[in-house]
Amino acid sequence: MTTHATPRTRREQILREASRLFAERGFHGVGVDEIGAAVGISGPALYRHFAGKDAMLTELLVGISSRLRDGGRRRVEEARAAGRAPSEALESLISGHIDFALDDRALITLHDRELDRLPEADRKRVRQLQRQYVELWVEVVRETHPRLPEDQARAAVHAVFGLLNSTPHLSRPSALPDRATTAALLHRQALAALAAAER
Amino acid sequence: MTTHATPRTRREQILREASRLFAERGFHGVGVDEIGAAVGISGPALYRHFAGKDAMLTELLVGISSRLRDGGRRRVEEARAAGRAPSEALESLISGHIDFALDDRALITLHDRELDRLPEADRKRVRQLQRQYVELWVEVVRETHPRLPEDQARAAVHAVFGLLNSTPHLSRPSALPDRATTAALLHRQALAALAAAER
DNA sequence: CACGGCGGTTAGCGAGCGTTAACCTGCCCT
DNA sequence: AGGGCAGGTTAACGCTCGCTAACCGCCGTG
Repeated sequence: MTTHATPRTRREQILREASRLFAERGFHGVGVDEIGAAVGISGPALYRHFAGKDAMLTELLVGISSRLRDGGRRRVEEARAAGRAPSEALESLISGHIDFALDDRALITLHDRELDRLPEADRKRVRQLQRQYVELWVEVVRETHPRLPEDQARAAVHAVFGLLNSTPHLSRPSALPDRATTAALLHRQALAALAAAER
Repeated sequence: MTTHATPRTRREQILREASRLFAERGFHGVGVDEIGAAVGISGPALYRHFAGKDAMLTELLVGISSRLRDGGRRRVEEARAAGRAPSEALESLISGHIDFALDDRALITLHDRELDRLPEADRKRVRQLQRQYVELWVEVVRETHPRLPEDQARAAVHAVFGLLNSTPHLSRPSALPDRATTAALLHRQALAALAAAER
């Protein structure tokens, strides 16, 4: 199940193009006229759909952070409800994150590059969502690797996020193996990196 | 041996502060007046030392890319000259990169965030240096893990860079364990992630 | 059939930015 | 003693950018 279908409303279309452009050239590097042009309207027409440029970035970042957290919670919940081992919950978290990283590359890029271009209030909200997502991982990692101290678990999780988010940053993604191969590779690496943290 | 001593010339002082500010708020998010203020002079005085704002970013990115590549080459060279196993060359590469990531956090951040704010010519130069550094790693990884296909080796190396570069991106680095612990942790994780790539 | 609002248009404003100009001061060197 | 240059200063320019204003056509509805 892909997380984002092709846009049906003009709003979604704008968000889609804005995320692409922001990821390519940075929030400050893209003008509103450019975003408008990308959807076939021009400049100020965007203000019929959004309060301003900031509002677009806010909506994108809150959206992806929420989806990451909620998706993670759901996966852990499901694994627990089915009585499966914590290690399976962890693998599910990894798979879910990989799907995100490979299918919503632009959003992942924004997510860890443009956070501090947000107005204070929104930034706090996004950071809270991100923190909850991290803590969810830390919880599950500590269940599967009980000898790992909490601060190291958190650092290890951050490192694995860096690993999983590496491919969207590639300037020439065509150099990658096909999707399935890349996904499997990242999965193996993430799992091993977390296991190695404990030693 | 740290890579960058405390600045003695005004030029170095400016570069130091500029890198800090660029890393914190992004290249477009920092004004020249602000950079000037950070070193106690104001605005246009910077033009006595640099051709422009772009030139500062260029010098920072070319500098760090060169140092990464040259340091990597030196380490591999040394290991080979001493007749040590490829696995030791790999571990030396990992250690060197970790030193960079932990000691020059701001530069590492710029290095993979602000590359495309560079004028075309400089960007090409930096990308070439980065590519050479990556290929150096890929070479060594393929010696230590011969069954790993080249494209997957390259993807695995990129992923490990993401892992190693994760800590500089942390907004609150105080949450990390102490330096030695963090370095050891990252080293274990990177090594394991590369080994797991082969399977 | 009028009409209201949705979603566009172009013109233009005001702020902030990088950069240049013009000027000044102290130090080194002969 | 004097002159030049290194390294500052402030003023100002011009451009870009986000955003607002003013206007307009289409379409669904009472």
